Amino acid sequence: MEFIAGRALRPTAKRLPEHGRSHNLSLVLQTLYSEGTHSRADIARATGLTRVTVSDLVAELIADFLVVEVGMSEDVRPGKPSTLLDINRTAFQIIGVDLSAFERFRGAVLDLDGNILAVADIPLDSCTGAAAVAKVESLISELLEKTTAPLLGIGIGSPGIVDFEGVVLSAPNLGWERVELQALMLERFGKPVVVANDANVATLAEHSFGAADADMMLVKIGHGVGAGLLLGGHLLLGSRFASGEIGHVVVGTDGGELCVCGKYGCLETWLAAPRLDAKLAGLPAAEREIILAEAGDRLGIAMAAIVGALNISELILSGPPHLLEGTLEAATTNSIRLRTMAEFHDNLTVRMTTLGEDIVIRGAGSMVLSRELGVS
Amino acid sequence: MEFIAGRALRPTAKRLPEHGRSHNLSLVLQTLYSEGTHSRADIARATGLTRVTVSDLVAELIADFLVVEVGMSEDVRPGKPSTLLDINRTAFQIIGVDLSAFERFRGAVLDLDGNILAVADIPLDSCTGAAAVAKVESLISELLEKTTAPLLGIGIGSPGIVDFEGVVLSAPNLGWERVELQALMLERFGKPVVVANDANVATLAEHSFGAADADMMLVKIGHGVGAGLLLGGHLLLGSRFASGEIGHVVVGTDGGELCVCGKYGCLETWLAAPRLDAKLAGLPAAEREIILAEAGDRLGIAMAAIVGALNISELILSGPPHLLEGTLEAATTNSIRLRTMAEFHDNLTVRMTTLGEDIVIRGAGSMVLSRELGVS
DNA sequence: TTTGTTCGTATGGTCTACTAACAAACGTGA
DNA sequence: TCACGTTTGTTAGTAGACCATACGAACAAA
Repeated sequence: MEFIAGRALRPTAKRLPEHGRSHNLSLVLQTLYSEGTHSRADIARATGLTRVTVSDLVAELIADFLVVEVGMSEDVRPGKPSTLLDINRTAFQIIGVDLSAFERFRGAVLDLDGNILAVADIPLDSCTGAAAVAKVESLISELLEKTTAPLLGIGIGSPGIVDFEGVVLSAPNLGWERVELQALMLERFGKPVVVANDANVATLAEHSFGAADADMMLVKIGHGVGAGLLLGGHLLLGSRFASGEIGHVVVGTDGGELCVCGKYGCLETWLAAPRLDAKLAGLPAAEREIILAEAGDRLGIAMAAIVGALNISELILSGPPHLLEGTLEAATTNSIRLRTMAEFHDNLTVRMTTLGEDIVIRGAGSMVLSRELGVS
Repeated sequence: MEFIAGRALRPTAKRLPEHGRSHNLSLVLQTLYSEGTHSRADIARATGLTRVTVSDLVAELIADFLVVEVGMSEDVRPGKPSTLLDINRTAFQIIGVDLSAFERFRGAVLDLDGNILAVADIPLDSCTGAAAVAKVESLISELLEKTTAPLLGIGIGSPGIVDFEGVVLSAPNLGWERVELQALMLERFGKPVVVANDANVATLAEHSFGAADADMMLVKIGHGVGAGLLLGGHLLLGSRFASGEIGHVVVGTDGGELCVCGKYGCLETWLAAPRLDAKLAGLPAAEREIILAEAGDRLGIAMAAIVGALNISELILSGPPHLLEGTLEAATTNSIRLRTMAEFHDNLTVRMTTLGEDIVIRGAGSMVLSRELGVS
């Protein structure tokens, strides 16, 4: 996974042959990861490298226990039967952690395909600051005991603003400010750790496991409203790592409710799950529909400008299905259609995530795969 | 210049040592281009490559006439005096062409620093289709005769949707549909040609010559309203190469004028130069201010969502100064501030371009520099 | 003159991926 | 059955890219 952040514009780092080598190693892994078992000759054809080079690369990956020979091809055809290879899918496991819920931190042990092998969670008990960091540590320790293979790394999706080095610059709900979560966990557990914003992590999950487009936006609705942007297959971080912070953008030109931030008509006042649930409580179905349609319309208003500017082709919603599915989703689609140029965006699809509640956990695992093996 | 487009997500191309080499050659050129004369030892320190390697790279660049020795350092210090190098700034010239104006195509011969050495233009005479392509050819031929050094390449900024290979997918004003402008001009002139959307080209110009940020949006206001986006130093093209097409996004929730596209309240109805000029004609100064402030406010409404989602740090306006400078610009700034979260965007600056009318021509030149030499 | 510094280059070595050639293992058809 | 072509994976040798080391040249300062 490559990120787009506000870093140096111009090429600044030298590039050595060994960098090319590690790129090509990832290329071999990616071929096996996404397309299943292949022979060395297959990989050579798929990547454009020669069979000799592929043999050499594969030998290195086998020595690192990342690839295994799984038998001979049984195709009936002339020529020597090929030796089939695959990623050593049981050799390593990954820990994925989701810190985005208010009440409890959740985590899981994942295999290399992103399947959940074991879960754990820990109540937050309103902890903040260092106490909350300790909760993360406990959760990871607990998960570590549930692993049944060497650990490839630990991925963490955190709320708030997270920089490129995994420092949580600001997460008000957890009372975190410049918490070097990635470095702290690396020191504590001695394994690769990668920390990123929860909405960005969810976006990555949808891309890796949900067959999302290369130009996609994911809106995550919970206590707040956040978004992640995948542009040309790259995750956008923003000039201050605050991309996707759309919760406090004012939508429309006709007022709205007062927000905790002091403004009127922020996106969160229309869409945050607790607010929507409160509004809907006790209402008859018909009136509920009206409120949900209005919320979807507002989301569409905010998205229209973004969809137009970025020419994204897919908008994915993540959050409570009882709020988002159906009316709200349809109203959003309609609102965007009415407000943008059809010829550019007729291919725009709006849909719910297919990954449900585990989206952040699985995305966190995907981050580790990307960072450590270069596959997605 | 790297682009972000809706292409393959996963690494798909092998990387050979020679790719690293060409990267490092660009690195050496970039060091000289942006920081002026350096010795080989200076370049080695700046790039992290060894003096031996830099000597080798420089020898290749000198053989290609891209770099020259310009004398000895006269620093008073111990040690052998260094041999100063510079990009051979007079050895090549570039042709930049701007097709975005309605009445005439404009172009210029540029040196490697982007300075305009000679200009030419040709009236469009309402030509469309192949006749308009012929006008482009005439203009380039005329400019070619004005060059006084070998041509590095030809850059063209075209209105409409332009894909990664320089095919103008759609430019209604010129009656172009799937016009392979880049391939046609390459065949005609036998020199490297690069074609891109005018707003994107202007964005590149501002980045190269105007000291713009790595996360920046440029809004180009003329007969229509278009935008270019620079994210993490990369130009965004969009899933269908239609990024920045914000002219027909509806802003606000309170109606607006009827647009040619059939919708009400599109950004163009508020901001397109001809419409604004028409509204302002004959009005006293005070009323003009109100209309310009309203236009700026509307631009701010559309930008707020984008600024929030992308966390961009700079918004640059390009277009008629008598409309944009002052009131409109200030109203835009204010509108965005009122509609976004200050803590994420307090570093947002809104300003006019410093490049004036020649922004597309110079950006087109910058594209050629990026594509051919890897410098910006 | 001596000493230490800095520059640019020559030399040899390592790493990467390539081409060419080959043995092994398999169908096919005479 | 056996020669033949095909495909796989390996070995051997080559070209390119960069590095570490070492060296002469050219200078300032003592």
